[in-house]
Amino acid sequence: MATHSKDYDHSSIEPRWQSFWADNGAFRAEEASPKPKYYVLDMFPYPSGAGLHVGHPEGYTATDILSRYKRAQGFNVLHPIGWDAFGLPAEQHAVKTGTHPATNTEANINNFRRQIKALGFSYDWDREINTTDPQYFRWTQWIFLQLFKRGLAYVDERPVWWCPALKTVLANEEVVDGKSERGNHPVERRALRQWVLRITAYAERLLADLEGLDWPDSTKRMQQAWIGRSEGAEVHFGLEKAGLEDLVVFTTRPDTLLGATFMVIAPEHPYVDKLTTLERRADVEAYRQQAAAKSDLERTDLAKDKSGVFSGSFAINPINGHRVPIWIADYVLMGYGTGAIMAVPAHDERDFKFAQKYQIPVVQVIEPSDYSSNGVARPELPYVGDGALVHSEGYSGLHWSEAKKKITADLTAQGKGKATINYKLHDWLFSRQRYWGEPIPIVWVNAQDYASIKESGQVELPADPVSYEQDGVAHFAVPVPDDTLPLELPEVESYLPSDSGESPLANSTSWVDIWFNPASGASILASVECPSGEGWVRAHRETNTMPQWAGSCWYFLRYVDPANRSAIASQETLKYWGTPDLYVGGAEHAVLHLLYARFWHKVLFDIGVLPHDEPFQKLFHQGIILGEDGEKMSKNRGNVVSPDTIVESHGADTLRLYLMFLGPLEAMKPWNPRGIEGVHRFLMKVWREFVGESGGVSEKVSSVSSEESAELTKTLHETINKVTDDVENLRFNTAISQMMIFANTLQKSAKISETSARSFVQLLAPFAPHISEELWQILGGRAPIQVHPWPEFNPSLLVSDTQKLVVQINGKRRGEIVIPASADEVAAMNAVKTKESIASYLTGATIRRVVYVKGRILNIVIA
RNA sequence: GCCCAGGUGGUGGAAUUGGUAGACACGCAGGUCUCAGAAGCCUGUGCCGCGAGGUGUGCGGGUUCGAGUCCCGCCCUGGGCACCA
Repeated sequence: MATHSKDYDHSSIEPRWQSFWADNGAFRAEEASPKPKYYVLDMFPYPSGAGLHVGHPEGYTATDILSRYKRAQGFNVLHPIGWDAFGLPAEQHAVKTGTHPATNTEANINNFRRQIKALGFSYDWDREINTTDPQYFRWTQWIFLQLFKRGLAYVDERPVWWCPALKTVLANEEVVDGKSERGNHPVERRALRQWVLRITAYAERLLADLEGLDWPDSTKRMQQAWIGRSEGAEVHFGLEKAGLEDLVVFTTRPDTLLGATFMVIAPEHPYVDKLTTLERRADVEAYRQQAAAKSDLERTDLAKDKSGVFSGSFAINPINGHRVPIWIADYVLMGYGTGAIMAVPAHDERDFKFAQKYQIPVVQVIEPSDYSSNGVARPELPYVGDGALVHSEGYSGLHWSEAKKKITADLTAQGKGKATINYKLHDWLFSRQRYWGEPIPIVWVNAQDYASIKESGQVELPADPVSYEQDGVAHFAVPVPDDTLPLELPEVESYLPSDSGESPLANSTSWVDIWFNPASGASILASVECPSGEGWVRAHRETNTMPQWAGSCWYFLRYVDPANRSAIASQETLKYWGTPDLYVGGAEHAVLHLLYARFWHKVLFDIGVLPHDEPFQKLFHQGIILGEDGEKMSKNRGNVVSPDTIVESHGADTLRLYLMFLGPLEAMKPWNPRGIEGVHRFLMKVWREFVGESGGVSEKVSSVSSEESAELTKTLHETINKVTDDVENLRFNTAISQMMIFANTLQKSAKISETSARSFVQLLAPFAPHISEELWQILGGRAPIQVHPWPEFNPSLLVSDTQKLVVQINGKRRGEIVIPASADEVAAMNAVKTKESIASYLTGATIRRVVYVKGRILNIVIA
């Protein structure tokens, strides 16, 4: 027999329902609605030329299931999508082909959109956004200007990764092991003028506010570690050499101050020259050159072998006045703390190694508290454990935590130090020397013009001017007026950066060099005569662009009110939709994207633009789908699976179901092409059960509900219960297992009531929406299925009047009995005694103990 | 080196959080239907053993009537950080 039903044909069903949803605006989020809202967000994709691979729809399927489920639960659901479309690959494609990156980006987006639509995700396409759309990046630029005006953006000469082969600057994350991530070219450090955002001003709040977030612990920990708060003290060491300010160090262990036998400053420390004595000069210079030649990679590679050189100078310990030699060594980093440390070799691993190598004295100042009384073996140095102070005049005997407070207080009283907090977090390097990014809406003017602009009071400027100097000339930053945004990218002839490392925009002199009116924002070519009228100044535009992170820092806010022309979103929509109730995306963004977005969000909250100060209350990371070979999917390995192939062969519903059936959402799991058959068979089975030969309802479906077996009814209610619970907790794999159990039970049943059939199809709908709409319609329901209330389970159907009890003898399973649900231990024991197969184990034995757990186990302990 | 997650059949995974280990699915074997095959359906399938039975959740200990689950010590895999003073 071929089959008794019209075949399940995904290729006709799926496009039909996709058109139906689109034509009926089925997934449009309602503007004003009395319903409770639910906002489910995916991390929007970068539309690469390679198109989607099956990893993308894993997270998207999860959020789609939740969206459809929440709609059936009566929520007004916002489920949007968009494109994070600025970025390096499009730019490199442009360099190679000479075509505008926008052209290529648009083609990629069209391909991504087609692929995503083919999977039947219930996005509200009316709210689609694109970070490269001027109407979008106008607000990215606007946010930047708010940061600028509040002193949170500044320029600084910064060492950056420069790749000579690619002729471009690379971000840290684009450099792997000293090579460019793309192309594997060597990179080098170059100091270039950069825009930097003062994220460190928010370090404390970014850290403290993590606490209230419903995020994976590992992600919170990663952000904590990244922010890297440590409490300690700043200590001022006087210098023997006249005419120098104190040498300031940061330490987390001020209690060990009297054990400091030397100081170390980083090779880049500004005091290196000043502290180097004449006779040490040659050695120091040689060492400094050697350190400078090391790449960061080498410097960490050689982490174990410490090296350094004596400066010839001494500092004075502020507490006991001892002379302390000052060394220069690259194990001290200029980028952390003050770039100088007090070295306590007795109680620090690194200082100890260094002291050993250069035969510097080691003075122990902490001793385990019970050392002297108990005569425990003298601790090996370096000793970093708990204890009390020794050899510390005035502080000996104090517990180190007490000494820490006391020494810090004494230093403070003398003006020689104070308690401080240090962060590993650095300010955010925000500029890129690239074409395909948001132009930074700043122009540069000279000092006199800046002064007059400031005096005019017509332009909002930061309290401290942002400026830089080049060839002896100072340039001052002036914002482009908000209402002239967006500042669009000029057309350029070449997308290659200049050899000096400047952005390709620098080559567009007609765009860069201008007469500028700061109040109106008007500008014209500098090559023509200065226009008449008030306020015109000679200016040149900033040529750096923003990094890809910029557009993704706030995109979730735009979805709420995507067409708003006067604000990033209206206050009403921001209040109604709030922030996403669930945010799903890869763990690779655990730190940077999520930290940057939190930073911007807090700034926008502070200036009254947003009613909430954290963007993502609940976060979930989907795992990675590996190739068949267990390796990460990549073009090079040839193990990439395209969703297109699966949609064609098995359909979107099957792909969605399989992605969810593979394992827990958060797990890393390999793709197995054979496994997909299992879920496909499941869908065909469901189809066969409900659809008859003619394509109408199968004869098995009965309008007489009493024809349905009690067992099937019970299984249905177990399934409603489990699927509901699992969807709420994003455990889709077990939800699908349960639906398979139902289908298997159904297959063995003679009849199913129409209402039960409908309920089951409703459960399946979020997972496999196309087949479910089709079945729903065949069963007489009106599309779309999601507007019909989610089935509720009847708990009374799940209680049984008997219980199955596993019987163990001495912890070993020996059989099971079925007894009334209300049975107590005595009744259970009686039942066991009448069951020969179990009772035989008890003959002649003494019962020592009986453990009875109702409905679970009866364990009889015998001697 | 430090921090985190994880290790369960031939495979992906499940296990009510201390109570029948292996749900569901893949694969495999046998059967049914068929001229034949595909699909479907039925049965079996952790390992050892003909069997009774034994044994089994990375390894070694421990707690408990009872441990995949809790504790101690290792090993391995994946992720993050890495001279952070």
